Amino acid sequence: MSQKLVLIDGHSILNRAFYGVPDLSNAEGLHTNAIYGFLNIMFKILEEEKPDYLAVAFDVHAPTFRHQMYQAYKGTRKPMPEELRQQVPVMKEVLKAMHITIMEQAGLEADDILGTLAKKAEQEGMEVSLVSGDRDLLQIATDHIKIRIPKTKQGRTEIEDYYAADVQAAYQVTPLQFIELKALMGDTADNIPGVPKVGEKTAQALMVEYGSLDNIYSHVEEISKKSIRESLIEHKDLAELSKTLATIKTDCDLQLDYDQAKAEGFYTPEAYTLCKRLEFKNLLGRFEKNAAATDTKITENFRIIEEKKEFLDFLKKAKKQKEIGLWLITEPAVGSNTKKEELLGASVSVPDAETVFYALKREQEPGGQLSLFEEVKQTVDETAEITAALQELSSVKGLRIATFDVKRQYDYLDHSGTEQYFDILIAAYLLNPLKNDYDPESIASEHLGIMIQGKAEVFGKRSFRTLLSEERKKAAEYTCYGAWVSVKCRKVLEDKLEVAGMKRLMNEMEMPLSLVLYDMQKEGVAVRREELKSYGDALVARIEELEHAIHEQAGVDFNINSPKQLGEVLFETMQIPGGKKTKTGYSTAADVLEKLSADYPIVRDILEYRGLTKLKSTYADGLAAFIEADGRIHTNFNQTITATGRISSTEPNLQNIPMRMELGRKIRKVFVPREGYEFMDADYSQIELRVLAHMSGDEQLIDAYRQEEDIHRITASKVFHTPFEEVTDLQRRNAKAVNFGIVYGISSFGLSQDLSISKKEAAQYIEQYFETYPKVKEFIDKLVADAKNKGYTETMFGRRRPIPELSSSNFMQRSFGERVAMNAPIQGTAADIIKIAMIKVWKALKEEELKSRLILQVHDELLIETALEEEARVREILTENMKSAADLAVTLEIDLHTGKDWYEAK
DNA sequence: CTGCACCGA
DNA sequence: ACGATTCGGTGCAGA
Repeated sequence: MSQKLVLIDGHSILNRAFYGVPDLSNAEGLHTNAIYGFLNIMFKILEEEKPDYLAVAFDVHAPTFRHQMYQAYKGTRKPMPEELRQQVPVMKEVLKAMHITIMEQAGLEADDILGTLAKKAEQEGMEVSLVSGDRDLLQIATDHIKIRIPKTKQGRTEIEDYYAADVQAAYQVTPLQFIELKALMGDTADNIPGVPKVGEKTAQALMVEYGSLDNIYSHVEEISKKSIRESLIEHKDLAELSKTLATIKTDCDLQLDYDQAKAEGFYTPEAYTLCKRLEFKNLLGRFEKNAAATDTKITENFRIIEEKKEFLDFLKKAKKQKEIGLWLITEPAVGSNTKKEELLGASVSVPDAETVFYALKREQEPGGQLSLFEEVKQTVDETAEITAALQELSSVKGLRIATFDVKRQYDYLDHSGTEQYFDILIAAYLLNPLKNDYDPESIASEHLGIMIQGKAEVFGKRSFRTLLSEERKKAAEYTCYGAWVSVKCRKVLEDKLEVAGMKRLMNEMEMPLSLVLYDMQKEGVAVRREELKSYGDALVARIEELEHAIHEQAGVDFNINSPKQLGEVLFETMQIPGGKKTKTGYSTAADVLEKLSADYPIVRDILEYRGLTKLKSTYADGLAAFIEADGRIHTNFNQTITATGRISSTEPNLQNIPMRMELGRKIRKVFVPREGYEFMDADYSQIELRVLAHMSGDEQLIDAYRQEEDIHRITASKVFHTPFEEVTDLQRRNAKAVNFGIVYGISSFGLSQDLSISKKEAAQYIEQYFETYPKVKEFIDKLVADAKNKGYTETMFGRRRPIPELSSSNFMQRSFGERVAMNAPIQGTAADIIKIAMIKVWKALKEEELKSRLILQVHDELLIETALEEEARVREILTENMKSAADLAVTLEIDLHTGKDWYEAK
């Protein structure tokens, strides 16, 4: 069988990919969509063709002969967008890393390179596939040269294939005639002028009838249509120029080195690392699968310790080190409804020496004769013994411990403080808060530039527990890597934090906070299960009524929860005017429905139904599922999720319990303190606006806060030049909306939507606002300008947020970046402040050995389960520490309440 | 697995 | 002419 060569038109495919794939960028702010699309297309082709050889051709940027001819004719080519231009060198880097031959030569266009190589290969008896987005290449097609044109349709890549016969079928001309067809009709994308007035249809008809350009001009007088005839005659020179432009050279002096172009060995560690850096998660699996073939992974000194005694001895010796890496693998106990993490394995890495792994005896040894009781007892004893040793190790003064995700491990470590720990998860997050997930392997790749096995590759969908029994060695190796990478990364990450000015943020804020959050999670919050149940039952009764009424009014039974069905019923079956939106059908969003609710009772019922089913599923049922054996909900506070530095809460999310509507708000009654305790809840009063006042230094805004009056009313008074006492409710509402808008990164459109006013009016409000607070305007302008210069924003405490969108040429993307640049420093600083407050409050409670506990944080609010007898002192602690968390030009004020449940305390 | 809808700050 | 306020999480439907 003949051999197969795949040739790829680099720029053309990159171009296609750029416009076909939505904008992506990695954490460095590098746009990556074209590279991603290119690789996807290339892999698809490789899989289909399984070629023997592969090469990619690029244009060199120096102008070529054909360019010059064209430029002489008409100006310059339109420039490549910046987002694409920056991807070209990276693309080449990726290809080089994959050992793929890149052909480029000054003076030659990619087309000419491709044409020449294709023809040569054909003569040598090969089958050639030429991949390009450019139909120009169709002239090269023969029975052995297939032109493949990828199209991206709705995320799927489809490829049109053209042999010579297919060109004939599609265009009624041979590939050679195709050149002249192009010359006649022109092609703006390829900068071929063509003959004016001759389009695709006319050109095709002419070519079919006369067969060639020469023949057309020989019979030009016979052409019946006057305008066409005259244009042809008048622009004969253009036709000839176009032909020259359209003709691809196939006789260039170049040679493909087939040895180097062998289609194999793509999956190199360098390429893998690059793909990691570019954050092509979908592609990584491909590398991992093929990694065995190019296995160059580092072989470190890893060892499994089987005997408990030996492991304990190792831990003892480790105490003498200055620094170790430590990683404990924990998983929730099987079949329990608690989140208590069970210790399964531990790895300790001694720098420049060895890394050991020890697995706790969790599963029955083969042939074991132990009774269940004995087995459990042994496990418990062993866990206690190992835990004690780990705690001893981790409390050694002067021993630095690098680890990954310390919050999950405090159960088994000394957690009287955090000074000894360095969490690479948190460090990686601070350096780069935009990433979706941080695992040891991606940190290793990004910060150490090495490729280690990924969790997905090792585990698949298996739990650690399963892996440990099935492939003990792999489990051990994975854990060892975690400890090894942690300690290896520590200095690198610390240096990067230092350079970025985030060292104190790391050591004095985030590390201590990890312990505060651990305690809060462990503490949990009591929930009255029966109350929650009856709340749900009450909802069901009303939901069923509404469901019946809605079906009745619609005349059909349908799923009200399906936006698709609902849209069809409302806007088609019932013919309610309200129009289309969204790509998937009619919009049934609340703001659309609200406009209709006055006229259509069914819409009102639907809105009520929506609200109630939301309460039922997300809150009544949703929360009930998270109540653990101790009668409490232990939410997870995540420290490394948000781009701005806020904490997030999951499983369940306790930061979005209903508040605004009375019915929903009642859910808060099921959150209760334990016996002998009450809830004390304090929230910051407009913390973001106060941060804005401080950071901008605007005297007017600062002065407004010094008056200790309703800030929105003062703003209204200043903005609308109305005496304070005469400010109307409407004026106040508008001023409040602008205040919020400023914090969010305002646009006049957004404000107009918010206030249901015209864009023009909204713009006017904003202008007046800026006149009132001129330094606020200066400040947010400066935020955007600085962010554009530096590529990131900063909070008062040095927390960074990169904003890659600011360099986009796409208006929407860029505007988004600008709003983010205004919002992130404000929201982020507020987040920093409450984190400081949390740490101070937590410390105070601890130092005074109080029984009261910090249990929840809701962005600007702290909830303390307060022992009744400690109320006065806790009130002082909370007030004092929240107010003094930051020293601003305005005071930090709080609203504090106590109550027998969360409803009352808020 | 994605889009929609909707809850909070 | 168009776009069109930030940060999150969860549940559901429908592919």
